[in-house]
Amino acid sequence: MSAEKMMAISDAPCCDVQEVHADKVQYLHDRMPDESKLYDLAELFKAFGDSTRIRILFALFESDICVCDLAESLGMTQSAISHQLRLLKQARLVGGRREGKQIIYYLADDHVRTIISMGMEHISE
Amino acid sequence: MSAEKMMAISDAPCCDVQEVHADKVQYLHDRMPDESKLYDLAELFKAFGDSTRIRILFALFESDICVCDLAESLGMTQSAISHQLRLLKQARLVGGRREGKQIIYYLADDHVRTIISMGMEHISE
DNA sequence: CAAACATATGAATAAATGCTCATATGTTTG
DNA sequence: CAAACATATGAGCATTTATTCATATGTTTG
Repeated sequence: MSAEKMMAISDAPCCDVQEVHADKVQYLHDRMPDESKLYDLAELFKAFGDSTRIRILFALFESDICVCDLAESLGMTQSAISHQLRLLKQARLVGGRREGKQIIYYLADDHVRTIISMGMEHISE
Repeated sequence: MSAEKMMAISDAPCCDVQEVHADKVQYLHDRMPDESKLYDLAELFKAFGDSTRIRILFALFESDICVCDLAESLGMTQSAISHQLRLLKQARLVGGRREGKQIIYYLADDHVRTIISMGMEHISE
């Protein structure tokens, strides 16, 4: 950010009294989590933010399942499902174990259920 | 999807025995929520899936606040914040009330805190 | 009512995302 | 070991998304 832009912002008679304003900004800044934490959090929720991945998670609520069955259940390509499973795995929402030729996917932990339940509550109001 | 592609899928000797496979697919299909519910759920989490919006929500955890203060706190344009607030409002995560010239934003309900807390727990493992 | 202020919004653009297609990797089986 | 099977992955493409810029809307104040 350029020096003149800084000036422009701090000079702006923006909202409220100047001092209270500065206090509030400082207060919020002090309480804001680390940039990396905020980023990780956004990444996590991004993993829930797609209906295909949500459907995969709902399927995994019922039972562990291989990629092929998932693909057929959801009426999608094996490749598409596999790509999405990779994202879910990166977000540590699911895990996979090999069983012979297949790889069986499962829910990583119970946060997944809790978070989705909260989401369901929210949209059902 | 073409007819031959349909054939290719159902003919594929994919995973497990054919009958068990079909049962599982049917079972999952029966328990899958409505398409619209899945979509809404994904939309909800999409609203959490951006670090700017996460930061806005963290700010609102501390206090109700006007757009201008938010913009300065986060070091972003008023326009950018305003666009994001619109998305958060659409997802019913925040609300806004007018107070004179300003519009004060606030958290819509406690689901927001709960969902973000769950997220924090998950990434802190 | 005009000017200043606070916010919202449409268009444009760059980046991210989800899917497809082709193919690679890894496992079992004859 | 070769063929079949199950999954993973890279490139390409269309769509979505986050930000910016310019401007519109709505409110207060002189």
